[in-house]
Amino acid sequence: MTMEEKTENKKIGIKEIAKLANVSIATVDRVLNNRKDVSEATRAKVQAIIKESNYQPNLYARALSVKNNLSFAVLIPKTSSQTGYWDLCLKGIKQGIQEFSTFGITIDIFLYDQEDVKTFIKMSEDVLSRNFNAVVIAPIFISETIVFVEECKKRKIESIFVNSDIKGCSSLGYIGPDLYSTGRLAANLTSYLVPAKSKLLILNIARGLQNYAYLNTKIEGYTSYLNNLNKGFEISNIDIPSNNYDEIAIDLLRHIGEFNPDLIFVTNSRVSVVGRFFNEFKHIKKPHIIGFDFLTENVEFLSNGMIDFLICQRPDKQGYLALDYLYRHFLLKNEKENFKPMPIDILTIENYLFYEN
Amino acid sequence: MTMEEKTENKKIGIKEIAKLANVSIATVDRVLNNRKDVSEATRAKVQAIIKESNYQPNLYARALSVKNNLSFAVLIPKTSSQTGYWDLCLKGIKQGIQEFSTFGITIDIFLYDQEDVKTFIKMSEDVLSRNFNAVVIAPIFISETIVFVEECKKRKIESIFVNSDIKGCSSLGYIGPDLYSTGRLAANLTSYLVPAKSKLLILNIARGLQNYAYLNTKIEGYTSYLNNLNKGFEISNIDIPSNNYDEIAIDLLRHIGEFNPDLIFVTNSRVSVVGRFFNEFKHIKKPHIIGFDFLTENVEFLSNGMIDFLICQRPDKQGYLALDYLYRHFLLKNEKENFKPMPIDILTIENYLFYEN
DNA sequence: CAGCAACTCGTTAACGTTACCGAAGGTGCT
DNA sequence: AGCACCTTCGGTAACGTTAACGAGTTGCTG
Repeated sequence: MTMEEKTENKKIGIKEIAKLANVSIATVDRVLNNRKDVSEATRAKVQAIIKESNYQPNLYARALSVKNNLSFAVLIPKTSSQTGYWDLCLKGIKQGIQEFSTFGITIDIFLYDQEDVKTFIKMSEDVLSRNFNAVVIAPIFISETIVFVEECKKRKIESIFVNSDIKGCSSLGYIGPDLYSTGRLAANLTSYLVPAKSKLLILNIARGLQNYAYLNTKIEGYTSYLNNLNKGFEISNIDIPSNNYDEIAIDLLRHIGEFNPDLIFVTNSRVSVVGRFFNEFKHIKKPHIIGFDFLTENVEFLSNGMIDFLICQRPDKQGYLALDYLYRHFLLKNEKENFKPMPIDILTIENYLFYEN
Repeated sequence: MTMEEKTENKKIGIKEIAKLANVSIATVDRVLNNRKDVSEATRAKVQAIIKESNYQPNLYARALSVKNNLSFAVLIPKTSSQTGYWDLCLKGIKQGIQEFSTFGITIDIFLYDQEDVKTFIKMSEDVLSRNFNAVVIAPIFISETIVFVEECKKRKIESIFVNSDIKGCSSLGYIGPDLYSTGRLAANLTSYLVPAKSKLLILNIARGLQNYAYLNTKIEGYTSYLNNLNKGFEISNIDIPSNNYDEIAIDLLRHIGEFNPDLIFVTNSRVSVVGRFFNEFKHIKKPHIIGFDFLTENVEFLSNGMIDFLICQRPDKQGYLALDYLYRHFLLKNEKENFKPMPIDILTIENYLFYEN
């Protein structure tokens, strides 16, 4: 049976509604925007017509008409020499700025040093010294972030987290992946890469590790999955609190020499240094490698087969979505959506080429 | 070093340009849209000012002002009882309809039966009998599609393909994944799932297989990757040209009994029937299974561990992007973009939950 | 009952762009 | 001179929505 679907598009406007309800367009506008100055009787009548006519507001007309004075702040780490991760997030933010500036929204970016809590405090004070309507935060420094958000709440500044979450802290929630699940996914892929009783090395590379609570969430997901499998894996967990390649390399040499893992799971985007390591010390048997994030330096080692899997979360989309959420919250007055965690992507040597499209 | 970035957003409009150039806004509009009725002298003057002021047109105002009369046709298979794949594509199409109807674009959907070429011919004639500006086509029936597109070209109707491509045929190109690469990716994952010298079964399940040229592209990618690996895999390729589960099951029983594969690669979205098969015949040793597409019935077998990997391509996004491309082409008068293939996603039991977000 | 607040509602000018209409000036022809 | 015609340009009404302003009504106070 063949079939043709017709799309009926008699877009109804505020004007027609007004005519149908025998009121002026201003009254319809008042009803639509839940403003006062309209009697219950007419409100009900207009609302009925709105509902049955399936009215959809013309966002373009609204964008044109409204002269907003909204301003948002973005408070995230600056890109360090060690990882380009935050550049990607910033890219999405800038796309958002481009798009939302048409609506009269101004957005200011504050970058702090994720290895220096003082810079975070300084930047957060800068944010408070101005008068923003909302702030996007990447909560690296947990306790300081909590203090900051509390102050925001007092001043009626909305807050939203990206990249990682502090449960119940921000006023508008969290946009990012479910970190526990990323750990489980890494474990799932691990189970495909190595046979039972293999030796697995969990590797945390970052200075100031005490701040990176979200790494532990990933590790919990990873180990819980593997323990359930009951395949007799031998798991070792190592911290290398450094950003210096030589320091990391020598530490790796020590641990790998004595443990000799079949697979290394790098818990953040620093996986490329492990790739570099095995590129340099070719006499050491290369284990399987799993890591995070679509960074140029990581992709290099994915493309030459050094890294097996990269687990990714589209940080640019994350940054964009944060602004988009604020836009919807303030401009479209959307009821608070309960956003779901972002997709978790798997990249291999065979599909990374198409990822950024 | 801490740092704050400022975004300067002095959006300049057509009115200011007119003032700067000492002309009316009508003239500026004429210059902007390359219309005639403006002298070379003033055109140059206005163009200079436009360039140096970095003018960006306000798309919302344009959308509001322009009363378009564009109409697009969408010509894709209807969802069969066998697979919900095309429903997803349709979902994206409908989202596009929703969004672009604001611009005065009307979109009509023509669904044909992918098992009956006559319905395709009938629908394509229906399309031609009306006067569309462009048509989105899923080219299942290769030769008939070529005939149809040629006729479209004669009538100045633009065409764009989704899901699979006929190289150089459509006037506006192709939106979808690189099919050869999806085959290679399946092979890549295969190499992780099974050891050397394993027995691999490539399974094509579809009626009228001669029409599904794109399945062969996937198979070429798959086998070429595996041959390069040189791991002594034993590969068998089987067609089951049926839509009836019992027929498929009995055929599977025959082949699996004699071949006893370690892994089955189902080349399209029909992978769930294989899951159902091994669910029913529990005495047969279940091989690893790789298949395509995020369909409810497939996800069911992904979630219970029957299927190891699903390779996906967001068909809804595909449908949406096709309409979005037409919108840009006609409305924004974008120069012809050379679009890149869509991302290829990998779904496992651990990340499928977040995919639709 | 004057006065004034509170409530309800309509009129209208914007927002930036497009497109129609016609004015002004020039050229060529009778 | 008169007329037709063309080129070049400006004026302006839309598009759908918002918000400032003010007009009309009611109810209450002193």
